[in-house]
Amino acid sequence: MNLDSIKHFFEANLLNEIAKVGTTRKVEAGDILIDFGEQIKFIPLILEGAIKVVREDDNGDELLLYHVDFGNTCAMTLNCCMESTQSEIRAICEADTTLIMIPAEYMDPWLAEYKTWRVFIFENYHNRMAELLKAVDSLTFLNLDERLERYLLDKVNYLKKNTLRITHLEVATDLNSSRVVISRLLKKMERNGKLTLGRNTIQIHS
Amino acid sequence: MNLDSIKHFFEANLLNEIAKVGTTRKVEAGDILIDFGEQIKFIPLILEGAIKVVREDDNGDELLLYHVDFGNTCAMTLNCCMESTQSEIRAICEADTTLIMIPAEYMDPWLAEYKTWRVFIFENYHNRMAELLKAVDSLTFLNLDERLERYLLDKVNYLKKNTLRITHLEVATDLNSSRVVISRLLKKMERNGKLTLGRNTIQIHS
DNA sequence: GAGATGGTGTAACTTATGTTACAGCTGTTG
DNA sequence: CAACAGCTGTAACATAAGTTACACCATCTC
Repeated sequence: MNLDSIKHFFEANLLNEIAKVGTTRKVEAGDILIDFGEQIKFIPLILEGAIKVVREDDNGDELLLYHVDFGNTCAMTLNCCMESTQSEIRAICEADTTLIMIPAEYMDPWLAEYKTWRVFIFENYHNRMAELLKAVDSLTFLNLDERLERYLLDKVNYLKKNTLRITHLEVATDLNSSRVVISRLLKKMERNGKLTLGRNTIQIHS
Repeated sequence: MNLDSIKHFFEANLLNEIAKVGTTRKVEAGDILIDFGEQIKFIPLILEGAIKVVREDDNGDELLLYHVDFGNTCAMTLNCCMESTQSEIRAICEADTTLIMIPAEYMDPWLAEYKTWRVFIFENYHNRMAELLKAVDSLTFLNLDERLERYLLDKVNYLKKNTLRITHLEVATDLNSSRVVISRLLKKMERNGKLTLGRNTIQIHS
């Protein structure tokens, strides 16, 4: 297991423990890492790649909540680890991803023992909370065209590509809207010179 | 300081510490406990009363996020304590409220030392996260009439009164809507026998 | 009791978003 | 190559929610 990329996050003793009890796991783009109602037995620590976290209602309507990437974990999951409750979210890989899986039972003792673990866990909670707050803000204060624009810029940012391979339907699903509406708005943005549309691709001008 | 009401939450040693370093504070209904951008130096632990947590955008538009009541603290605030960042929310008392204020510097050492403190902190994070998720769900998947209904039932629940002293404008503000729209929907609910409207009051039938 | 202030009811209109329907295009599969 | 499935564009219409405007009360103040 190669922990070089995260070695500045944790104190040496803790890194040793992680190496000892953690297992590496590789997941492909599109795979579902965690699904609704699942019992979570491992803390997933992302070494490489990106994961999107979505919420679903009873009708199967979806909404993208936020993304998790390098050096982070999913705080939603942490709750489950501490309290053995079930997952409220679905986590889907957006790119090929490498994770370290740490058995949930280490969560609590490490909190007592390692300051860097406490900092790590709380920073993650903070980040996830901030993302959720951002989601609430968008839903409350922005119109769909603004949400769409942010969504695209976000995606460019964490995938580090200007040209996104994505269909209008996928965008609509992430924003809990409908394909026709998204096509309409995208077309308007294209006319305004913000992007170029192609089949299965959206190229953002920045 | 009377800690009887929370004595089953924490181990004896921790209760002693809380009694030693905490201070009691009473706040009246309507007072602002924490405001945007404030630096937070105390962990507020609610003994009695209820607090509502709201979010605001640049235009001054508001949205109610959730309520915090007995035995809980505001996890948003906890982040600030650990990382000395600024408050992203405003906390307003909804009823006369009694709090214990614990200086922020105890946050981390107590995590290392007291299992019950860890459980308390994580349970609070979990609850706040769940509330935020509920807020996202409402905003995404519900129409305004459904959100309004939930809002009223919620209020009945934690104020423990069927007759709410509140104006349509206040409701509209909490839901980030407009007075006219709320009046319209309330009237419809009255016609459907769900509630009775009066000047400054809404009586929910349950 | 005359004004002023704030709360409520309602009508008429606007706008953002969702829905339905359909046409044309691209790439795949038999 | 014919048939098909999936993606995109567009028009026409439906609906939820926001906006403006105004009337009518109740309460408070001078």
